[in-house]
Amino acid sequence: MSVPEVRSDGDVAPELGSVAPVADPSRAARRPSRPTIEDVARLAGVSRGTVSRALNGGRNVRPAVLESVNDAIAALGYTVNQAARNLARGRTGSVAFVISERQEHLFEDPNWGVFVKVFSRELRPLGRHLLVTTAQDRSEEQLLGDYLTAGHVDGVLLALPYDDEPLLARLVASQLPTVVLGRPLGWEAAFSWVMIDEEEAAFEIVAHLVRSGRRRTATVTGPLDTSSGQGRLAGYRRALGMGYDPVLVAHGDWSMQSGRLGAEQLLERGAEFDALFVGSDHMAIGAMQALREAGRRVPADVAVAGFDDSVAALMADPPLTTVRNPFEETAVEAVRILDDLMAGRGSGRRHVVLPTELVVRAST
Amino acid sequence: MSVPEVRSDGDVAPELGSVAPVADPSRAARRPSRPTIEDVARLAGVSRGTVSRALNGGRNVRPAVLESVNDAIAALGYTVNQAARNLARGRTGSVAFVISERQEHLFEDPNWGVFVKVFSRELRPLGRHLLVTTAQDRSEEQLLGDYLTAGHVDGVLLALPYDDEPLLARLVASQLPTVVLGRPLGWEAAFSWVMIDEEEAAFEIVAHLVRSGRRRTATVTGPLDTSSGQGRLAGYRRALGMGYDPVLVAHGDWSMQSGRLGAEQLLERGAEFDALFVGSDHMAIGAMQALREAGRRVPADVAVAGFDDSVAALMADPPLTTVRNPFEETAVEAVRILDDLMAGRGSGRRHVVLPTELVVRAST
DNA sequence: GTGAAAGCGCTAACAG
DNA sequence: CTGTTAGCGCTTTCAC
Repeated sequence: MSVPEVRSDGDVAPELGSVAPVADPSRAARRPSRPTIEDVARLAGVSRGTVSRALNGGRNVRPAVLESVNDAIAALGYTVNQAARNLARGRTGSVAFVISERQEHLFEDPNWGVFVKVFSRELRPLGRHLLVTTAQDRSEEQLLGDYLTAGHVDGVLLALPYDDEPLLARLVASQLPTVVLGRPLGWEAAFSWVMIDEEEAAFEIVAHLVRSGRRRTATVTGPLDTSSGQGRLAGYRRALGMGYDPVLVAHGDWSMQSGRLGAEQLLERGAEFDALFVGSDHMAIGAMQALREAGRRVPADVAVAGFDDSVAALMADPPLTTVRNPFEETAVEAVRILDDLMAGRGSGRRHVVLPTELVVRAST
Repeated sequence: MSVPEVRSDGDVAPELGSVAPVADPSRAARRPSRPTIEDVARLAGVSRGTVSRALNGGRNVRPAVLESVNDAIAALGYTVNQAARNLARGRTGSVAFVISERQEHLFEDPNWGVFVKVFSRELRPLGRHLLVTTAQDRSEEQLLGDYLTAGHVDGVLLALPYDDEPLLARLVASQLPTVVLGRPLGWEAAFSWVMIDEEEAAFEIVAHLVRSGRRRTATVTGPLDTSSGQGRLAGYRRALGMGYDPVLVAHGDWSMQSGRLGAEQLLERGAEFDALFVGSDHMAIGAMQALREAGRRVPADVAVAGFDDSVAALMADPPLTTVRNPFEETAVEAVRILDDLMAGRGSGRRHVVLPTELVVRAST
């Protein structure tokens, strides 16, 4: 195949007419200085203040003046300097979506995409922009904490797949408006959050397995340092009651791979089961692969149920029975709360529990 | 299941001792004003300049003084105001990763996670932070352009699954340091970029199919308004030479779902084939599902090959034969180039073509 | 409606 | 090593 090929084309002229002069070589790091509001004012023959007003909705500016200002802006290719605006306004217009998922599996779960999509959509009419930030280990988390508390953003939407004490502590100390997606274990009173009743939802789906005649239901849980992982396991236990047997329990970390490993473990330890409740659709797909490789048919030999009703559930073969996790509603609600928080509306933390729904498909 | 439940807990005291006073209710939107460098200076009994130096590496500050400044910082819970720092420094320390993928499939492809991971890792020692930004439609793209050119970031890493003229034009006009991942069709000379030889790689894998005895190889391409989609189709054509037959060609949009649809189309139109080259691993998984549902065995009846060697390739059943797309190397190289650009080092645009590698697995 | 002027909080010369 | 002093570019009273 092709050999690595590196070349430099020298100073090719940009294809668009670029107004700005070549940067002063002595301080090449600095962009050729952009036009400022002052330049616009001069060209339009008005004052700085007027340009600023024109920039911000044009209230109290005569239409004719507004137009000449806009002309000057276009002529100069002016864009506001955000740093200056932020400093003057005391806010940034940005909101961070914090994903503190671990290294190996970042973004593997397609649900993140849903959140990003809905957040962007909901934030836009509010005049705010979404930034996605990640912390893949402790040191990045430290950096991320610095970033957030340094005033880069006006608010935080926090996805918390794992417990994350230090970040939570910094967030409450900084008084940055924050909404947690899911239950912040041990910090319930300190934050606003939007969650589902994980325990009840898991109970329902395992009950469905039992009702449909399965005798022994195993499970691959999510990580137990997560409220979701814990809650779903609790629901499983409650549904099985006296029938609960530790030999039927394996643990995963939400990744597809870990779902596969969990199912393999169950098989290897000789656990007998005709149903399997997996803590997430994503893990369930991995688990189904392991079952298939071991010669178990789904659902004939083993019924498999997932959790989340993510896009993955439909792509599974056979399609997964699962619990609908209302991601979209969660995201919408979270933005609404965050907006109130940032605006100083309402008082105190807000807590929302959204309903879930059993979705029965061919895998059970 | 649980009924939606919304409650407000009133003003619960934060769990951490919070120093800041309650915000002035008349302008509740404003955070309780944070301590400034001035406050720190006063408490530490030094000047603002000294505090600033202490903040920025502590060069030219006596250890004793440095310590007392740090004490004051801790006592006050001071954190720098980024807006002020950015304004004074003329830079932000942030780099944007721009993903201009379309609505429905955002993040569905796990490869994005790889890029985010490697970018973060590579940027950190450079003292820069990664922001992930998305544009899911034209209007968001407009907003994103505003965001980027407003000086929120010092540089841009641009993933360009689709052609995106307006954004590209604004980027070159703004002279923002930018590195494109993949080939920016029609803008090759205006940007620095890191890519692979898509055409050659596709040629190799289709050649492999042919060499292994397959008589008729069909394809599901990526979107043809993409350099990758085009290039991979071109490689397919070249490998088939005179054997190229339009009836064997269907089109997808990189999504798993579209891979499934593409294969279904081929089947429905009665195309006969014993091999299928799919434009990405992700689509290939969808295509394999369609084949299986139609009763075709993989690889017995149809050999299936993907492209990218993404994590999905190994999770497929059977594991996919594919082409290794050097995502990690691409990301590392892109950051290296961007860093040079932002620092004003080197001259002109930089172009890198990375090698690929055929990966043969059980699907062919 | 519009101009003038006072900051927003920090960095980076520049003296000493 | 440290204090002083200009700004960085924009918003926002406050007069007019």
